[in-house]
Amino acid sequence: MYQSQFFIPTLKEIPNDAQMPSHQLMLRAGLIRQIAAGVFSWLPLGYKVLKKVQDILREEMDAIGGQEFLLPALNPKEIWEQTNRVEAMGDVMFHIKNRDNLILAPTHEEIIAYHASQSVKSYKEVPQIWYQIQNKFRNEPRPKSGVMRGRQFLMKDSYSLDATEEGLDISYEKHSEAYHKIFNRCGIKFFVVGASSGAMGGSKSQEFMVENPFGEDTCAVNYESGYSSNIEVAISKVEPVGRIDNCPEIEKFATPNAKTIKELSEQFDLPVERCAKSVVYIIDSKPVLILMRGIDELNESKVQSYFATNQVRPADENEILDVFGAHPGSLGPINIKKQIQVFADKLLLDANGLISGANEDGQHFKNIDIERDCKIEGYEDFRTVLAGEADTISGNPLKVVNAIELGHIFKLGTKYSEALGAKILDENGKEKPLIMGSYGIGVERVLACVIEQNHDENGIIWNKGLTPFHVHILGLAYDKSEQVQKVCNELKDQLEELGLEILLDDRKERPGFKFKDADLIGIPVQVVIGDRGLEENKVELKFRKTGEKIEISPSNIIESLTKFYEV
RNA sequence: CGGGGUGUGGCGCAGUCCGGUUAGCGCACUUGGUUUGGGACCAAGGGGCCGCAGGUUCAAAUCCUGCCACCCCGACCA
Repeated sequence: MYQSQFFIPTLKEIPNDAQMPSHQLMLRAGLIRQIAAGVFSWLPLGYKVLKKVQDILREEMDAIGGQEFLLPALNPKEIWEQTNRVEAMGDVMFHIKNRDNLILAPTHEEIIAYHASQSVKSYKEVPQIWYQIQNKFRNEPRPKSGVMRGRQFLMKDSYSLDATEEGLDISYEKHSEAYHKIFNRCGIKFFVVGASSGAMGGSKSQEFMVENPFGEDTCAVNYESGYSSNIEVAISKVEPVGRIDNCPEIEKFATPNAKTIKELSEQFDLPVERCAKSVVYIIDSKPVLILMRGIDELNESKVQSYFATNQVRPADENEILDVFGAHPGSLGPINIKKQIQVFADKLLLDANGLISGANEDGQHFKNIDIERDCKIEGYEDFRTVLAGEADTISGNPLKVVNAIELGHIFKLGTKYSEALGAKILDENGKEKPLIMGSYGIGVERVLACVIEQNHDENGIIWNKGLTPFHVHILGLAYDKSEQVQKVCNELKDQLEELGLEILLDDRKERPGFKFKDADLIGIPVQVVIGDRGLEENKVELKFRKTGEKIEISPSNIIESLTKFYEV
């Protein structure tokens, strides 16, 4: 391919709208252009790479017996009403204004279950793994970071159909292994975390995460021990507060200018870890006090799962005053004005010598013995894990990192098959719903993550498997020198015959311009051919990743490149 | 949806507070010339209803009102 004829609109300057390196580079290297918030066009160079990601996805899905479907983006609303997801998804689902019975599909569980209900009738016909690589549509409230979170996005989704739980376990495991292979082939460093299944329903689910400062999830990880968990469910080893000897009687004392734990401990010289924090939440419309160490933060996800509800929010100041008769800063578990339930973080189990608000503005208690002085309904882990705490496997410090969710695998169970009547007969002629799994990968996210992890200040650094072209030949003064043209074209022809994809920069541009563009585009090897080198029978081979340059005679270059690409 | 910011040629920006010739700069683009191994230089050009719609005024990129779009923070996120 001659670069003079290939559309690669590179940008010298960083577009104002892009914050994330991958987003900036995708724009600058001419891979994508934005068309609206969360909507992008893929330009030829970007689309070439995107297709290579898809090739890997297809190969690995086919390898576990997957069969590819092409499913409609327009779906009958009726099918979605059967699983109640029109309502559940609410504003996230795009509706069609002038054709009210159609919606834009945000995902495809329903359609898959629909086809299964029509055509899969016997346990003998399963397992099935059905997949698709297609655009999905979600009316994201706030698209961001380029293709990381869009309103239209490409997703590889697969769905497994099984007759038994054991069958589902096998399908799930196959996907887990395939996903490891896929991300490894893409050259992405990732980790897997257990996750909550959210509104999808179902039991087990895991997320494939990539550490990244722009990630929207937070995870606690220790790469050495292999501990990794979404912060929502992360745990760590922390010494409980415990008991001190000779704890005196509980005593009220005046704390007129101490509203925060910090002020309290500093002004009265009290140990921070024994200052208990009173967090007031409204849970299922009822006020609840959760007592925690002063230095800890409440983890709302843990609260939600403990109380088995998502109706959870912090109480406002008026509600607090009404229940406690005091303002925040002086709240505590003792002498609460109204009768409410009090729970405590596990670290406070059986602790004494505690300091807490007296539910009287400007007053605190000290020497509290939680067993003696408080009525605690239950102890549970309510706190958010902090960086540096010991992981539960090795005892070594945890890192708390932002992460991007690249893939998610779910054991769905029978939610969709039951709703849509996807039933089969088992060996005994008994009718039962298919047991489903669902397994997604954000295709564009994969590409963005590859760039996030493989770039430098000059541009993208593609790996051999995803690069849009294998070799970038830079013909210096190509338009002027017949010698350069001849060597460039001979090399291009020979390499193409070996099955390699070649981009030949034949443009009438100065050398520096071509070098900068080549580094930005990021093809793994550059072959620099110019008169200066040819006079000494040399061309230059440059490896993008290391920056290593070697001078080599034109006759030896094929060998070096075939070795590099193992062709 | 709440808060903040920005809309001026393809890209990056100045000008807006304090209204007043022909709206400016860098990059990119066209033509000619000189150059040519890490985003060259000189010269001459082309390209703008200053986001949109109203209003104020002799006069609006600039002031007022409404709307729209995009970005960031938060909420939300099958």
